[in-house]
Amino acid sequence: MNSQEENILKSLPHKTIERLSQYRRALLFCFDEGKTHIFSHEIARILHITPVQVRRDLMLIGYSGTLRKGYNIQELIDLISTIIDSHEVMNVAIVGMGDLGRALVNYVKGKRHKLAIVAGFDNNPDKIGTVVADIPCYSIERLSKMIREKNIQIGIISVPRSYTTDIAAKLVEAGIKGILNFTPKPVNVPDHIYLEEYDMLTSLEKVAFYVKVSQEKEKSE
Amino acid sequence: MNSQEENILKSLPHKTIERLSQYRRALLFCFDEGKTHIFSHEIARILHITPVQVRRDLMLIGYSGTLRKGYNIQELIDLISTIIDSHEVMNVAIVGMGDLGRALVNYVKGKRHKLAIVAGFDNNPDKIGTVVADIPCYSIERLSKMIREKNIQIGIISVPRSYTTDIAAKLVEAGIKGILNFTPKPVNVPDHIYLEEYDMLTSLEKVAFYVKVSQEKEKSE
DNA sequence: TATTCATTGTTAATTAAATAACAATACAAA
DNA sequence: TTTGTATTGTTATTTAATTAACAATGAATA
Ligand SMILES: NC(=O)c1ccc[n+]([C@@H]2O[C@H](COP(=O)([O-])OP(=O)(O)OC[C@H]3O[C@@H](n4cnc5c(N)ncnc54)[C@H](O)[C@@H]3O)[C@@H](O)[C@H]2O)c1
Ligand SMILES: NC(=O)c1ccc[n+]([C@@H]2O[C@H](COP(=O)([O-])OP(=O)(O)OC[C@H]3O[C@@H](n4cnc5c(N)ncnc54)[C@H](O)[C@@H]3O)[C@@H](O)[C@H]2O)c1
Repeated sequence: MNSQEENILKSLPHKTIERLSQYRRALLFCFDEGKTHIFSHEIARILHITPVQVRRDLMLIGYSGTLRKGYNIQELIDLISTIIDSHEVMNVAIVGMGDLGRALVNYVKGKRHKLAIVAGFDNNPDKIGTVVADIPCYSIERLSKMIREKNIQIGIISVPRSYTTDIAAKLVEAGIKGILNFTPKPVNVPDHIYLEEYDMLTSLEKVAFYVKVSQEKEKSE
Repeated sequence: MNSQEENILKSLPHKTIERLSQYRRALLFCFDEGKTHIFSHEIARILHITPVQVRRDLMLIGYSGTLRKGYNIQELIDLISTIIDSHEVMNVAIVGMGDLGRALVNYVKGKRHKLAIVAGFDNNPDKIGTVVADIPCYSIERLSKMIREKNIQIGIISVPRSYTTDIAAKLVEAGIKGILNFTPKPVNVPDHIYLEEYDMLTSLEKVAFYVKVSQEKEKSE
């Protein structure tokens, strides 16, 4: 990849990156259903956004459709993949193989060529040695060694809240490059590590808030 | 609630609503640790945002701290609660009691006074009749009836992808007011229903993308 | 062949969100 | 008492994201 292409990548808005992932997911399903082409307004409708937004994003990544047929699904999937996927497979570990850990492993399994969960870690002897969706679960003791051996670059944290800080520190120490934290305890990591946190309670409370507001509006009308 | 207060609620930026949920979560933990007051820069540090952002959000909801002690944690928790929580308890149902469903039920249980998951639904006879974190799992057949009976206003979807559309339709038909969809299949709902969708693959792909970009930067240096 | 039409691609404008700037304050220390 | 300092609260500015506007296109149709 030359430095011009690199600059395109770095200049893409964060929100566009998120949508590219969503576009690809939607396109893959359309492709499976036998569709070959798709219009911007069709993509927009699936994802609850505007057609202009779709076209603008595709403009940013330099993709052109055809005037009467729209976008070639296969081509667009491939282009998005060259942009958001890494060149080599990116290996992922998940720490905490409880309910959430299992859900994630099962969900991600086989979905993406360039993204592979290759190891789970837990401290519960009942979990250690088990296999979920072909992914072996190792003792947390082996975390650092395995991360280096298997060239794991991303760590997902799904342990109980009280262990979050400790696990994050272990991942950082082991040389991880990115962390996805699903526990309700925010973590602090050095700047060179990309961190993403998500808590479903915030989503749920957001839904509850807007439901409440719309109800109060109704009442007052 | 008078219409002036109502207008404040409606004018709050969406991002502020999300952060209010995060502030409260962080504040609750600080409170549990015995802290009584907190500065804007402390909140900011926990949540990886700027102190100005925190102060601005608190200004929007009309809360004032004191100059030398910062914000009273208890007071702030209470104020945020009056803003984002509903007056009466808001009841929630979760459809699909698999790994993800269980993780969510366990996580939400007892966390919020005004938000209660009161029912799970599934179509698997092995799941029907079971109880997870005190929440009974009912047959999907009874969805509509139970939603009305128990005054359930929010539905969480965590069934396999192929059933998403069907479940969403059932929830809408039963008169649900808000939907939180965790499946990778986006749903369409009428305008008066508040919809929130989240897919962890997008978060993971985002992490992978920024890890890739930072690696390419390193290489080219 | 000329016209209509739906669609794309792109620039311009708008809106939303975040940040900077700074006055006001109140306490601590000199 | 005065000065210095850390912090809040708020307005102004900047940046990011979205939406609007519209020319260009090219296939379908008259
Ligand atoms: N972000 C979200 O949307 C969301 C949703 C649900 C749950 N959660 C959070 O995710 C986490 C996991 O939830 P869950 O329902 O899977 O819990 P769980 O108890 O089912 O699983 C936790 C797992 O972590 C393991 N573990 C505990 N300490 C460990 C350690 N020191 N090292 C390695 N493994 C350890 C346990 O043995 C267990 O297998 C919790 O923090 C929970 O609050 C987040
Ligand atoms: N958004 C995310 O972050 C995320 C993460 C993991 C999984 N997922 C998705 O969440 C969903 C659930 O994942 P999981 O790992 O819990 O799967 P799972 O198979 O463990 O659970 C699905 C449950 O739904 C039940 N079910 C199936 N059809 C049903 C129907 N018609 N009515 C009611 N119940 C029905 C099944 O019996 C099962 O109990 C899947 O769509 C998965 O792709 C999302």
